[in-house]
Amino acid sequence: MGEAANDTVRLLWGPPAKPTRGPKPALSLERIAAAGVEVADAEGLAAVSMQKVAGLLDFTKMSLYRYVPGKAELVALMVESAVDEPPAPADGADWREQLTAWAHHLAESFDRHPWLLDATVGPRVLGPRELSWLERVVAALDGHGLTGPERMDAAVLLAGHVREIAGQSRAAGPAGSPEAELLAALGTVVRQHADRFPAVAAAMADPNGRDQALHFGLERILDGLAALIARRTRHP
Amino acid sequence: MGEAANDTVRLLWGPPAKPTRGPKPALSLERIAAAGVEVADAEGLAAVSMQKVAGLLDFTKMSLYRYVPGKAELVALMVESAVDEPPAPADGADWREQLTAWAHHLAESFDRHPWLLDATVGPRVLGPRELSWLERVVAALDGHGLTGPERMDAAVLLAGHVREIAGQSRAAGPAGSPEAELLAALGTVVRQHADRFPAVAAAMADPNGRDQALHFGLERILDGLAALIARRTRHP
DNA sequence: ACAAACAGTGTCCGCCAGACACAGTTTCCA
DNA sequence: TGGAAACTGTGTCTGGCGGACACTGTTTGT
Repeated sequence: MGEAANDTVRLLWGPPAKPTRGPKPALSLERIAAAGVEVADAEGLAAVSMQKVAGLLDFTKMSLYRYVPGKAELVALMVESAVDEPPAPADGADWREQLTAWAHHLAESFDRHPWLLDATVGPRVLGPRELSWLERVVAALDGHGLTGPERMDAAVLLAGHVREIAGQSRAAGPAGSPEAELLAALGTVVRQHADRFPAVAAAMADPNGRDQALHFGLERILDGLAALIARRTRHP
Repeated sequence: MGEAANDTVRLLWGPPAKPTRGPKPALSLERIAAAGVEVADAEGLAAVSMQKVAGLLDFTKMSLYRYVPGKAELVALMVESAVDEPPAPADGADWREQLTAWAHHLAESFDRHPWLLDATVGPRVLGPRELSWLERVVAALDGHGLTGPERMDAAVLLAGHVREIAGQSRAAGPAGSPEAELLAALGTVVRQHADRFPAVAAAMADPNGRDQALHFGLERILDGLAALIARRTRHP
């Protein structure tokens, strides 16, 4: 079994190891994760280094290694610390209303902590909080004729859309930011080469807000799911 | 105007600068990008450093800076070099067939160069090849009653889904790989905590293949788009 | 009392991106 | 024809990164 995977699982899921001898630890996983989140919120995930996190706590960077095996595990803890509990399903809400609320709450999480986009790419072990988000979606789709894999695929589809839109929205950025300049540069390029990209140039004429884009894709996905559910419940 | 944005635009779109004096350059942007792609294909994007790329070409790392302002621009060139031309729309194919083929071709690109997932996150300037992929989708949706922003949103929705599935598929990895261990560890965790995550545990009982997941989300999205198009063309 | 276990630190290594000064080469122009 | 200018590739240096390791001091069970 892989060591890294085991370490991460123990940190995220395992019991808070209880040694007895030696001095009491002055730090805790919670404080370390919170400090990491603070750095990432302020300067982005790339700015999170052992030095900076330790400095924020008035410790040396090597002391952090007494609590965390490496930076990857620190980031995993930061994610679990930054992610909220998923919203409780409203009373009497059907699956569509539940998924809509879920998607908007998830989008707000990404909005509060944009670095979550960078921290949650690639293969990794999900923590309890993250997994409970997944649980909500799958549970909301229970009992509508979808198979297990289909429910998981639907959850991935939904989460993926929110992720993508969050990335787009981050790309816009505040006015005057480097992100906004990139977007402006891209617009200029498209306009200059409008002959080669007529459809994009035409479609980009009046840009869309983030909320519009999130809403548009969400409605398409939910319409598609509704069509499948209708077929399945008609022919059970 | 931002310097970085300008540099990238010039490299990706600008004319191949034509100086006259001094020694002829021994390298070219094409060779450098190709070397970078070679490293990324073999060891991932994280392994791409100026040292390694230059070493592969038997040059020192500093010589690369004569061609490329920095690593970010090198990665942008690598992306443009690795991305294929988008598939030509088949004769007589309707929008749904065109988008289906497009999505599968895009998925194959991500499959050939998994590091494209890491290289195409966040705000950045698109190159000509990448933009022509976008062009295909938007053009395929022309003339079906969708507004410009809606066509762009649909393209983002589609591309986002393919991206997400590509990430999932990479997370699976070959048997025995660290990625597979992570996935196995996650499965173990879910099974151990099945009481807290009953829906996920049940849905994960028999896992789904990547092709299934790609197909599932794609059909949902296309069904959703079809519903919108039907509404728009009925009430024009 | 003493040894084991543990916490925090300082030092070291290798790797990274990039700034800068330098030597060698080519070309334009006076 | 002889600079001078422009350009290429290189060596050196800095600051930062993740992490290994040895060390000191502290706490606790035997």
